[in-house]
Amino acid sequence: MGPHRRDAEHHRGCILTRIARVVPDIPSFDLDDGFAYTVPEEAAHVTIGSIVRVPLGGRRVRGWVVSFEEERPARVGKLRAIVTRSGDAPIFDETLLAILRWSAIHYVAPLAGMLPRAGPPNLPRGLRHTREDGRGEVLARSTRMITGSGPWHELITEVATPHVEVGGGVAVLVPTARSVEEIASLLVNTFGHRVCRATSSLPAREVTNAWQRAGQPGGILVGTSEIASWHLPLLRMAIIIEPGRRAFKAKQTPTIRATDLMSYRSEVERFSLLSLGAIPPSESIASGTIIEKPLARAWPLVEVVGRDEEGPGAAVVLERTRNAIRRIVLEEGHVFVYAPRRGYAPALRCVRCGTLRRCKRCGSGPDRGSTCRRCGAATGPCTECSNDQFQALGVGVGRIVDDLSRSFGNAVAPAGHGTNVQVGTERDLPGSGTQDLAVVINPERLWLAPNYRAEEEAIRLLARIAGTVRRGSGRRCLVQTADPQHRVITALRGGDATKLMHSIVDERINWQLPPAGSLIAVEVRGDRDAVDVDLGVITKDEADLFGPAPAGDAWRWLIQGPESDRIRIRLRGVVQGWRDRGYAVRIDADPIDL
DNA sequence: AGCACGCCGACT
DNA sequence: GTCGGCGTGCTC
Repeated sequence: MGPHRRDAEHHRGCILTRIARVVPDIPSFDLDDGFAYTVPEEAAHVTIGSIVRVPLGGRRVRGWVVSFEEERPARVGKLRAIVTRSGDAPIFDETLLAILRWSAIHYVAPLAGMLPRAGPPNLPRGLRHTREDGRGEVLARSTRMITGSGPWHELITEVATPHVEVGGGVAVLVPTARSVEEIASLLVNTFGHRVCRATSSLPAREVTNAWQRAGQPGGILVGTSEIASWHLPLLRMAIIIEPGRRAFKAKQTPTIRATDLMSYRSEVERFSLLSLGAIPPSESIASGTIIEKPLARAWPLVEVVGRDEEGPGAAVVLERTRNAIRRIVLEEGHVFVYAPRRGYAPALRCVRCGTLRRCKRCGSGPDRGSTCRRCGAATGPCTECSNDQFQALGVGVGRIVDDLSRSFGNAVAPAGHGTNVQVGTERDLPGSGTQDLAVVINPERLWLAPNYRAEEEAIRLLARIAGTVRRGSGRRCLVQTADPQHRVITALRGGDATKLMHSIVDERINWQLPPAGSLIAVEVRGDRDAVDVDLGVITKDEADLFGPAPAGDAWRWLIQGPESDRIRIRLRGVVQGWRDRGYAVRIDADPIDL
C-alpha cells in the first residue's frame, strides 16, 4: 500500500486512524521517539521525511515525520492534529533515517539535531525521486582508494560517467569551498548543467537549488562536509577528495566526520566509494580498503637536510637550505617556506646532548609541564644524559623572515605580501599557489604533538606542502629537520605513505585507539564532581575514564575503550541531565587533538 | 527550545 | 494582596 491509502481503516470491527509519529525540532534527547499526531485531510499526502508544523505545548513548531502507525478511537481523541505540511518533498526515507539514528547515537546528539541535515537549508520544492526510481542497471559496487595528487577532474570524469549515463547520482565530497569551486568548474566542461555545487558559503537558496537538482537522475553534486548527510536516493557513487583533511570534521557538536558518515552510508545504501588523495587515512587502512598506487609518486620529490650536518650554532635556516632557495630566487621563481604553526606544543631538545624530549611511556613529545598531556605520565629529565634543561625547537614565521632577509632582502616576506619567497603556516597554504620550491623548517613538533594522530597528521601536512610544488626537473620540496631518520621523513622521501600508515594502525590496535577503539572527549562547564560521578558510573568496567583536566573554562574527560554503542547511549542519558541543570556540554566523538 | 507552573521576596 | 524573579518539567 502506497502513501495514498485512506486515513481510516476497519480492523476487527473498529475504525483505526492513521497516526504520524513526528520528531519536533527541539534538540532534546527526550524527544527522540517523537510524538503521535493525527493526519488531517489537508495533510493526507505526508510521507516519511515530510516537514510538518505541529502543535506542541501551546505553540506550533517544525517537525519531521518518522513513521506511521494506526490507533484506536479511544486514544485518538487525545491526540492533536498536524497543522500543515511545509515544503512538498520529503528530506529523508527509512534507509537514511536509520543512518541518521545511528549517527545520533554515535555522535551523542539528539535525533532532532541530525534530521534537518538530510535536507536543504530552505524548504524543498518539487518531486523527489525514490530509491525505487533508481533501481535497474546497478553497477558493481566497490570501495577503494587511489593515491596520488590532483587535479582529479579527469579521474572523476572517468569513474562518474558510467553511473551518470544510467541515471545514477554521483557525489564528490571536497574539504574546502575553494576546491569545490575548482573541481566543479572543471567538471562543468564535461557534465555541464548536471554539476551542482554546495558549500556553506553559498546563499541558502543556491544550496537548496543544488539539493533539489542533485536528486535528479544523472546529477553530479560537488560539495563540502554538509552533503554527507543529504538525502540522495539515486546516489550510485561517492568520491572523497583528500579524505584525511581536518576540514571534514565538524568543530561543534555534533562533531560529525563527513568522511566516516559517507563510508558508513556507502555500506548501508550500497553505493561505491572512491577516495582520492596522497595519504590513505587510518580509517581506510583499518577497514581493509583496497589502496591502488599508480606508478608515479603521490607527491613531488623531497630532499632532506639534517640539522646535524652543520653543527651547533648554525643559523635558523641552514646553508644547504639557503643555497636551494638562492637558486630559485636567482631565476625569479616562487618559494614557500613553511613554519610549523603556532599553538602546537613546541618540540624540546636537550641543551647538552641534543636528544629530542619524549615521554618515556607513550613516546609523544611533552611540553614544559611535569606530566605528559597525552598519557599523564611524569616527564623526567633527558633520557640519554639525565640533563634537565631543554630548549624549544621550531621557529616562527618572524624569525625565519628575519634570517632569510639577511640573504635575500625584500624578496622575502610573510605569506600574502606577493613576494617571491613567502614564509607562512598551514593557514597560508591554500592561498600560496604553485611553487618552484617548498621548504619546511623543523617539522618535528608536528609528529611530537601530544595527540595520538600526530604522525598521521604530520605526514598528511608535509605531503600537502610538497604537493604545492609544480612538477618538473629540479622542482622539489626541501625539509630541514633535526630528526632525518624519523619514519615520517622516510615515508615523505619515498613518496608513498601506505607502509607508514599500516605501522601506525598496527600500533593503534595495540593501544585500543581509533580506528581500532573508541575515544570520546566530554567537555562540561558545570559541577565537576557531579559530572565525574556520572561518568564513573556509565564507564564502569567497560571503558577507561581519564580526567577531569582543565580545558579553557570547562573540564574535560576522556573515555577510551572498545567501540560500543552502549557507552554512547548511556552518555546520552547523563548529558540530558547536565543540560537540564544548565551545564554547557560539548561531546567530541573521536577527538583528533588529544 | 519555549512556555506554564510554582514558590519565594518586594511593593502598590 | 498582587506582581514578577527565574528554577523544574513537560510538550503527543
